[in-house]
Amino acid sequence: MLNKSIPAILEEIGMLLEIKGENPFKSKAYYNAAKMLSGIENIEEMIKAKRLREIKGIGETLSKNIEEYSETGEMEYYENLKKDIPVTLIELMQIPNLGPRKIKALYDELGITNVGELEYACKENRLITLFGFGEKIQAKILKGIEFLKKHKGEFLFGDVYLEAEKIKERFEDVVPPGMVEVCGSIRRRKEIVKDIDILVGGDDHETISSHFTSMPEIEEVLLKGDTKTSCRLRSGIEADLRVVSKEAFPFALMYFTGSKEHNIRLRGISKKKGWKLNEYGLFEEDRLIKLQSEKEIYNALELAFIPPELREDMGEIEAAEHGMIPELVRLEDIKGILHVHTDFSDGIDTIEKLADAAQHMGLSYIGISDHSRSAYYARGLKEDDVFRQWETIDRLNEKNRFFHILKSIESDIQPDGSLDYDEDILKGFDFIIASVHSNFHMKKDGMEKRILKAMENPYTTMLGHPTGRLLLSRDGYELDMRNIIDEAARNSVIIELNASPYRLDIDWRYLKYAKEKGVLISINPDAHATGGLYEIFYGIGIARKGWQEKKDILNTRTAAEVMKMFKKRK
DNA sequence: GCCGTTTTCGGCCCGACTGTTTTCAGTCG
Repeated sequence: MLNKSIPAILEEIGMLLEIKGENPFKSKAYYNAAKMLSGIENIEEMIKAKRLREIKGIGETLSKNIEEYSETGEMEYYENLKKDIPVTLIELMQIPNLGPRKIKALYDELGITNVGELEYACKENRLITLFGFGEKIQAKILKGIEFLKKHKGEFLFGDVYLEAEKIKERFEDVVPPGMVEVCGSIRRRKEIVKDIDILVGGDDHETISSHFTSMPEIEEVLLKGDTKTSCRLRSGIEADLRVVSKEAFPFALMYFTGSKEHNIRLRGISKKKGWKLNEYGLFEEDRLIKLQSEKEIYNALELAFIPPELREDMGEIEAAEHGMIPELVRLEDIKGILHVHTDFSDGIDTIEKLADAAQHMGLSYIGISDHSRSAYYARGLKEDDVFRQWETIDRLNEKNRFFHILKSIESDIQPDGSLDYDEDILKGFDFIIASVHSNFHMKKDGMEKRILKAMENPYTTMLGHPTGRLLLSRDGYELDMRNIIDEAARNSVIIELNASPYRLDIDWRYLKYAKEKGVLISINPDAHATGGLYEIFYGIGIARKGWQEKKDILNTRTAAEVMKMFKKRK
């Protein structure tokens, strides 16, 4: 549990210090420590071995505080801080245009401690009398609160990607080729995004930003300056446009792609070389070092090019220094698709239609994995249905020698960890995906045992959506993913990267570890209709984010190779 | 609060926009 609670507490301390008005670098030190520790799974071992200080960014005070918390369950410094400032003020930090200084003023002057009180104070018109506040800020805050209530400010990548691309397309009609790009977290393929960042290169700023604000997607213009324009789209998300000169475009592209942490590291490297890096260029004194592309900028900093998906300051800079950036998997590498539902269970389309669609996409095989018998809510297949489905598949495979349909099932993992059918049925499948679909709320130990047991089953080829999470609506079951990955390595079980934009599960943050352990990943659309097959695209983005190469992904292999692997396992 | 093949003290990334000011602080990315 410490691996979750410690970063959370350090993060809270960082925010409380900001609100309190302490040295900003002090709060930054806490944020940084929280980030470093959230990337470390075995925090408890590190604490016990007194090895915390080996982590960059953790010094004497932080290690002492963390050890104290680990031993006593409390951190005196944190408890005292909470006596000074109500911890509920932290929730105000989520409101747009409201930062630590204004929150402090609201607390000191009006005694406001939480969102509810703030909303009330706005409606009572009490903010406008405060120094540094006015009517416009009060209105903005009120609007921000309403927005936060509705969306929590977060959107699924899959819900906004196409909209962002649409806006990009509308610019392509009016700017030279290559002078418009979607940047930010969308370009980095984050599973959840907060806004859409569009970058345009050109000289006529006014025309470009007017073109933007008159697009049909725009509901409201939030701010409009010479180089920066922000709008709220009809879908609720905010879209920011930045306009820079053509010469500055590659620098701005890098800058607006982020992440913030990645950029800070790059600027630090520039500074060490005596240069200055910003969105307009790389400068020696005031002289621009002319560079034409992101690749040239990285190279100038003596780094290998870093693909956008990796730019999270999670080891990519060190890898680029040593020329160790992997050749990431691409959509074109995918040769077949596994985990598809048909009208035998809760899917919409027939096997034949799905196979045709997959072949049309240029793929050479498809794995049919309907729900198993105990998934009654999803019309899971009874034994007779399984036989009937096998006959259909055999017949279709006879008919089309250029495309292969694999027999599979998404077997429920029972609460006791067993699979859903008897052995004589199980052995008839080409491969088996084992997934949890019931009793989500088992305790961590029980759930882990349940899944580990299913993974020990010799018929389990693959673990489906390992945490069961639904992004922005349901947390995954409590698991130590490293244990699951270790078990997968021991038993040669493949782990699914469920490509549904609602799931994207296994989380990309664990993929690097899986790769280190030699665990194979299968990018599966979990499609319930032909249209769903294309969701493999979202899985590719996440796989790339998790440093996956072609060889790390099962379904970059041919049908024959995959079949051979499945047979060998049996 | 952390860190150091320039430093154990003095740094810690950098710029745009807004609103409230009367020259700039606060927020954001």
